[in-house]
Amino acid sequence: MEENKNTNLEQAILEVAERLFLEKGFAMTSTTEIAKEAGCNQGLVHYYYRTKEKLFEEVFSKKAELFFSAFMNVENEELPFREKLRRVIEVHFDMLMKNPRLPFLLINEFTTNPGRVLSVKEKIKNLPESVLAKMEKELKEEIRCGRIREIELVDLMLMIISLNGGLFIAKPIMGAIMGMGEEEWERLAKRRRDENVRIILQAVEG
Amino acid sequence: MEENKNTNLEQAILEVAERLFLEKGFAMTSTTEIAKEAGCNQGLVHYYYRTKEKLFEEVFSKKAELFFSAFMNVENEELPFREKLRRVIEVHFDMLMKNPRLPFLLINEFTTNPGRVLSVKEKIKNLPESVLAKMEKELKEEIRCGRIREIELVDLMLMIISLNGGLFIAKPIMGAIMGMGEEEWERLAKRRRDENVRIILQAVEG
DNA sequence: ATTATCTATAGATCTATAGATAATGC
DNA sequence: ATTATCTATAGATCTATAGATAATGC
Repeated sequence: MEENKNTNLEQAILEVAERLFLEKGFAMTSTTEIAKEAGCNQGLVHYYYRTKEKLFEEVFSKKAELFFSAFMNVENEELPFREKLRRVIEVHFDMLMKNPRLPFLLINEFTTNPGRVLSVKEKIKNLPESVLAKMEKELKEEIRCGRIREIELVDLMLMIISLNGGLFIAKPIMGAIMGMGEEEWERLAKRRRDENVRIILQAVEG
Repeated sequence: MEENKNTNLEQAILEVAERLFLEKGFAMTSTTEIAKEAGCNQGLVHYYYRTKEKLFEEVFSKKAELFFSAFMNVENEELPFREKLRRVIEVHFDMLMKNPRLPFLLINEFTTNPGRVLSVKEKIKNLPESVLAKMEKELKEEIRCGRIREIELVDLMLMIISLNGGLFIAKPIMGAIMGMGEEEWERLAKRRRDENVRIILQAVEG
């Protein structure tokens, strides 16, 4: 009767796995722990997902897609370049706000085991490729018309990802080193959203 | 006779550990692997360093200090604020260039186990604290005189760390997703050093 | 009958330590 | 004598699977 009560263990396992992988990464999460938190025995995790790797990829590909589709969504809106850029940064930021552990997961897995994650690349390949191609075209056109200064697409993307992602990545460090609490971080985050837009728009100006 | 030949196993173990921890983090590095690469049996790692934790902290505190002292060194130079800021960014960037895995290590350990890393905080506490206090004073003075716009120190630091660190953090991702090779990354890095300075200086302008 | 779930276990780690042997410093 | 190094092993995991039992769909 209760809609919310998750009577489906397969789904429950996936959800717990998602949470734990985001919290601690692939290596530090065991199928034993996933089973315990999902309220079943450890064998069942393998019954549904065969191997830990496969379970991980299920989670990871979904998350990677989320990350890159943030850039995609805006591409379809009809806006002048500067406004579109603003929207890309904002949408990306808001997505991270809803998935604050996502940058950590991407960094951790791409750094420690790019091989494992390569299969995911295949799945989302066309996504970044088509989006990037379109963005590149628009960027070049703006440069050609002298409306923004000369800049490579990769530099622009890196700026966005670094500034937006940095806030979330540095959170535990700022917490430990400077003793920054949750509320203070929230205030910081609020500022950074607009600031990142401002900085990047300023940086591409002629 | 050979100066370079490392006949000292204690030291060899530490060096291997440093390399492996930087490559893969604490969790994914085993004392067995460290021993094998150092050319001794696994028991010896524990003979010298007692536990894997203690060995890790030896490596980690050194690396964390390296990261934060990059900000310190410049603080003692007598320069106008803007020039000093430029130098901080450049010194920080150059330090990362020599220790490209450092951001990954810091992120990974602070995120997955802030507790383990807290003891390190004690050791380097005064370092960031004293430096930060001095920087904050200077920053406030500049703002008071209207030479730069109002900005919090933490925002400024975050910008530096995000922009400089992002280049190194995103390297494996750009490698996997966009197929970026080493040479191309080097060219990107060369640009980013000056760009990051420019962006940040521009961002603090009134 | 088929699918979901559990129990039990094999086989591979991995960390830490005990105890034996080899090397070195007086 | 002391310190360095090795061998061997206990005790904890952890992943994956086999085989038993319970639940569900015809």
